[in-house]
Amino acid sequence: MEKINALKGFKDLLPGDSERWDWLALTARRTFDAFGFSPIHTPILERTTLFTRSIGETTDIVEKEMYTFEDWDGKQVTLRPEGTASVVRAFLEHRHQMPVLPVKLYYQGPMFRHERPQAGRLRQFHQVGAEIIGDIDPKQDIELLSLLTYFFKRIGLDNLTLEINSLGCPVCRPPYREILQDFFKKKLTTLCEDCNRRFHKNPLRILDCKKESCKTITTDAPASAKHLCTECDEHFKTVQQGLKTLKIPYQYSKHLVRGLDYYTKTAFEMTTQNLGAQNAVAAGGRYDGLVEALGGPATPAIGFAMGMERLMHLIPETKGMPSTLQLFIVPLGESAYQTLFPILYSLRKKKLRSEIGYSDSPLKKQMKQADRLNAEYVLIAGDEEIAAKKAILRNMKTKSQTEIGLSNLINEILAEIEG
RNA sequence: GUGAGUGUAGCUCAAUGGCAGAGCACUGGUCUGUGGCUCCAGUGGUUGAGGGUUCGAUUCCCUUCAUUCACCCCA
Repeated sequence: MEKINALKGFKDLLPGDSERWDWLALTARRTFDAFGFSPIHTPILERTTLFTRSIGETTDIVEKEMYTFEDWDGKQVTLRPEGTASVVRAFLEHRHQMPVLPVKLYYQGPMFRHERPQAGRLRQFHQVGAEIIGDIDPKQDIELLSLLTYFFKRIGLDNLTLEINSLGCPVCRPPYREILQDFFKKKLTTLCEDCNRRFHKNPLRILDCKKESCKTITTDAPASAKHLCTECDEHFKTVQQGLKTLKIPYQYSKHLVRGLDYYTKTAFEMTTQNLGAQNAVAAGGRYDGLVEALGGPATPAIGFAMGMERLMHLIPETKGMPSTLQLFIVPLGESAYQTLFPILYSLRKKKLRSEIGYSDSPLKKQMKQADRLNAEYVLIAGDEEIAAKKAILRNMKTKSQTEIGLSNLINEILAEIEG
């Protein structure tokens, strides 16, 4: 029979990594909780139009990366490629059951994009994200950025760079876009092929081209933050002032842009040097127009998402270490097993991580298994011990052994191991 | 979608146009009811798959699949 493997870009998370993964998710939960965010879980499958309308018809995600198919009843459905659209949809659908504005929500779960896998990029990947819906005040931007910064500090990553920029709004972005196009118009012949394509589709994207030849040209390109309307300009200044007050280090990145169409005003990224080409660990920004675009009342909002797999590459191996086996029970013979198995059950109910060997295996073999499982203690009993109503408790590290009477075995073991 | 690299034992990797190897892991012995360490022995491969050149291909050529990295894009 032919072996069946996981699909390209879909990964199993095995013991060892799973514990770190859970630790990361739990730490996120606790941190977001402290900042006043509530959890939300939305479906993985949504109507396709939710994403075409929110992310943007002409983005790569919508054009060629979504897992879209026709449901049995003929509906066009899509595996979510990101989380914000679903959260906003759920907000609108249940807004009368939501607490007063602003609503602060966080989520975590799998996202799907059909891309060619590479370092830090999978087809099924996982994001943790947070959204603040219903307040245009820059105080919310500051709060969200403080949450982001603190979370990274809490998981032991303090060498990341917070880059911020302002992309403007429907008032000031179109004129800026024209200024930018004017700037690049004379330089089209020296820009790369991709940038020539970007010139028409999304000229802002030229600003973060990776080619050196383009980079030298873009150095002098006009910055969006220098062409903001009064409202956006004040907003951006207040955000920066707030970060300074909280002593949150950041870098103004005049050419930082966002890939999804719905972003406005504040845009930001957390980047690292240790992840290969995919250097963004978290990213987000304001999306004041999205709620309205999805059929709701005009409602400003801001949010971000972090890539779990990318975080996993960065956090120390020691975080969330798998718990060690505290006790391995060695029964020598069937009658010993019959006596010891109920004891194992009792110990497990007392939350002692414990295991039992095969009663028909020789002592040597069972000891070897205990050693391989990294057991801290081993409890040994054969016919002799059972007849004498006792068992041997061995400390695998110190090699010291004590005899324990069966009558009070459970308490004595717990005292020895946990005491 | 585009480009480059890599596919040999469970894992990490050698080698050669002429019998396919090592280390680790595994099994057993050394050590009959006491693990790790030592020493000894053993199991394990259609060299990713298919085709071509050749007396002979794991090696050279073509195709294909898988995988990695990069571009694109993005968390």
